[in-house]
Amino acid sequence: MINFKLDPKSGVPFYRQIIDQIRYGIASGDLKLGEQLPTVRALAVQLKVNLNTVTKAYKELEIQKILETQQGTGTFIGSLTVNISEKEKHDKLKSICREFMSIAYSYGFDVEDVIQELKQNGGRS
Amino acid sequence: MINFKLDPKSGVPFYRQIIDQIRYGIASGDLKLGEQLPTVRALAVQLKVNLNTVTKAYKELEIQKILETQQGTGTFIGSLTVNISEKEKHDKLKSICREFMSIAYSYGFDVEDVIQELKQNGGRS
Amino acid sequence: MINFKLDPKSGVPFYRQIIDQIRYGIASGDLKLGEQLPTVRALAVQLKVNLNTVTKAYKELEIQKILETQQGTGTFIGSLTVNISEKEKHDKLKSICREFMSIAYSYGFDVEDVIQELKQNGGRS
Amino acid sequence: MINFKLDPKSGVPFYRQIIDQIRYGIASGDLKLGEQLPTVRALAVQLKVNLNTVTKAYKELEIQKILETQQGTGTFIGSLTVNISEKEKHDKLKSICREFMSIAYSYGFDVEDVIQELKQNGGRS
DNA sequence: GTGGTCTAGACCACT
DNA sequence: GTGGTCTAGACCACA
Repeated sequence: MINFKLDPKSGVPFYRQIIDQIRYGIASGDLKLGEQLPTVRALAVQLKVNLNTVTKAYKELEIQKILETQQGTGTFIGSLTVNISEKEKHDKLKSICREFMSIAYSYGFDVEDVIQELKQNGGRS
Repeated sequence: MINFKLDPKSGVPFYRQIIDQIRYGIASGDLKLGEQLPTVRALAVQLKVNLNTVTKAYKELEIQKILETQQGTGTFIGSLTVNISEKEKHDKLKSICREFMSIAYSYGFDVEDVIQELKQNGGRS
Repeated sequence: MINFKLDPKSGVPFYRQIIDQIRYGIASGDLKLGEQLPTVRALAVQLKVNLNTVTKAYKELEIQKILETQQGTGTFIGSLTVNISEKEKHDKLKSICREFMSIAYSYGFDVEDVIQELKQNGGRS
Repeated sequence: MINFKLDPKSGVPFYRQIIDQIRYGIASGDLKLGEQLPTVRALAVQLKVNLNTVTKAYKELEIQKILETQQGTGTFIGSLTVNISEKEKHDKLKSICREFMSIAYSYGFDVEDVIQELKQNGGRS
């Protein structure tokens, strides 16, 4: 179970924030394999966003095979099959980090600042 | 002087890439106070984008008082008196981290993955 | 809600006239915190200007943190925490006065003329 | 004789600043009828601006019959003939002041702030 | 030559 | 439906 939270000022679109929080929930163990997620309707009401926004998030996670939807029953955490080589993953990570630090640096932050912030908030809320 | 480069695949808008590279140039010392930037036309041709795209980037930096323009003369690195409060700085850091992790998640990485990578390479190499 | 009006003869760019009217609306209390502004399209049609012109005005106010926009939802009056330093305020006042007197001079008026008029009517009626 | 000064940051174009200072000089009595002005060349060097910029200023004042140029001799303060009715002048002044205060107000200034600034600097320097 | 503004129209992303 | 970005091309103001 997740305590979803949306930040309209973050610049990150709502649907993406929902996706991130589900992914994070899985990564952190808050969400377990097979666990049922809130219905789109319930989550939309809870977060005070449009139904389509939640639907979009669930759909994208479905495409990534992270969620599985059973018509009329609900949406569940699925089995994520990682089929990228470790080297490819690591290269990608490096390239992302490089680009990111270049932006952070231009705003006057260094690696330590960033690591500390990530440790504290995990880039959330 | 900067060697500007645009990546159309990054998803980051052109004008924002230009902004980031100028900020980075200043932070890294490549661009010095009072130095003249390429003319909007020259940069537009070089990057093969429209004039307005470059103008938009310069304009935003001018509003932020990072650049100064003198009509008929050119655009210059301005007096960045770094008059940003600690709170604003921290907000900026948070927003950068959030956006970054949002991208990292979408590639299947976790806060831990990122922190480890940053510790190892500092976002370099 | 504002009754926007543009004067093509004033020499002041359209997008700046829009900015000034929004700022004035906020200062005068016509626009309240959190209130939604007209959509860019609606305002563009109403003022008979191009979409981009309105967008430009909204964007500048957003950079200045006077407006907040949420893609897909709309543009709103933001939290103007008036975080301007006294020096910046004074600089702004000076720059406004300079620009103003420049216009007044061009019509043949003198600082004394202007001060007297302001004392009499306070720029009203 | 005037001690000309240009402020690149004011936003007021150079040629207009020159015009203003000459008009102000006349209004304040620093420049007397028939007095000779610096040559365009001399003033351009002194102010470190392009020759065309000074020429443009002198030419506009000539058109307004405030200056008179004698080929090969120099430029002189001419006789300003005011041929606008007092009422028209006053109406114009009022309309300028109204528009101006509306802008000043939107930036958080009131009539007193403006009057004080004008008294101190006369909208200059 | 410089930058500033504006239009018309397109396509995309988000709610 | 909302705003965001970009292009192509025009005309103006300033140095």
